Amino acid sequence: MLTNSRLAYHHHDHKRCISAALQQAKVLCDDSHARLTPIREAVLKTIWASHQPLGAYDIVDKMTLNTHTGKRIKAPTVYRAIEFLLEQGLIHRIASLNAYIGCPFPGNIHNDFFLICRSCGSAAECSTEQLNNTVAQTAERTGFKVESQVIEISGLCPQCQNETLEKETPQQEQQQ
Amino acid sequence: MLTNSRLAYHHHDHKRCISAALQQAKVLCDDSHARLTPIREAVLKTIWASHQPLGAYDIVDKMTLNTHTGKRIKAPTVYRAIEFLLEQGLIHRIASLNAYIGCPFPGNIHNDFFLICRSCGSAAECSTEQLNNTVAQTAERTGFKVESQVIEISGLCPQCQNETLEKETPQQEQQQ
DNA sequence: TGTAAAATGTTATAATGTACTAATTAAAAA
DNA sequence: TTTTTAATTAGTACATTATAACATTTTACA
Repeated sequence: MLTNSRLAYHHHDHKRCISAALQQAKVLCDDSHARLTPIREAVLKTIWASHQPLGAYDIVDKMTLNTHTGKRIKAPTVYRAIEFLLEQGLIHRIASLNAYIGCPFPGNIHNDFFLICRSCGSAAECSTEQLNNTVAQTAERTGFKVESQVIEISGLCPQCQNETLEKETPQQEQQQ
Repeated sequence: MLTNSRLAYHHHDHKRCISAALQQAKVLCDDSHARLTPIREAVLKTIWASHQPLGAYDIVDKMTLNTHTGKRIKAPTVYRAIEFLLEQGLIHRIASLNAYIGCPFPGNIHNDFFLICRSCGSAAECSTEQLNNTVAQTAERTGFKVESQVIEISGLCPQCQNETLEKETPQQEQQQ
């Protein structure tokens, strides 16, 4: 199974995620003669600031803060960058949250799904042949021809399950 | 597999869908001591007017037309009815479309998914143990605890596949 | 360098959804 | 039945998400 679930929910050196994402983005855009302009790169960076899907207006706000000039980056600019990044497969849209998240496997053709933790808000991307096959087979049984899929699972990530447990039985040590 | 895909995409006596849905709704609400008020019933009826997911403001418009008085039913009223119907499991929300559709199997506990035709706009609801199991198993492999799932498949329904075929090779008879 | 295409800036507005308060209606208690 | 309480609906305003339209700037490249 292709997934970033380990990273998504656990403490880690997130700078590496960001720099890896930017590096991959540059390579991919270079290959496809797509222009990763400063604004598009800044939006990608902002989205990759965490593993939590980010709303478009959250991106607007964070980017405005980051321009020391205080100059306001407007919604249409951000939406245009989002459109570009979606087209390039560098980010995904989480329909159930109206939010956007960085793709950890850009360039791979993958029908993906998301595991979204309702407690910490982090989302991991996964892709398995098995699930994709099951989806395709199930749809085919009704004669339906699949073109795209939105699969967004909500629940508790491993970390937050531990923390919930910890709260319920506080005398117990947290188990790694 | 539990599904209404036959009905959803094919010509049929849709009045029966509507009356069946209303009948089921009345029984279920009666059982659970929930009040299916005239407004809630009217919203449910409006949603069940087709097998295509309907936006909240489409519902507002259609309902305003239906009150011969021309009195405008306002968005909050419709949203409150939608909230009620969602709670009772009588309708579902399609996140990828910001739209609402009637549930053909209310009362059954089912993790469902939707097959949404991008051509005719109709959506069928399905539920299979196999897909639910695959989802649960796949999530569990990462330690994730599933609580709810949004699965919305987009593509071409059987009818629209035929019609596309027909257009491409118009000399050929349509095959049932 | 000049020119067309692409990208960004700017304003306004569409589309979806909710908070809050008042008025009304239904249900339960007296 | 009348009173009281709770649930529902009405109405206004507003929050959030997204896009249309047009002006300006930047980039690619002939």
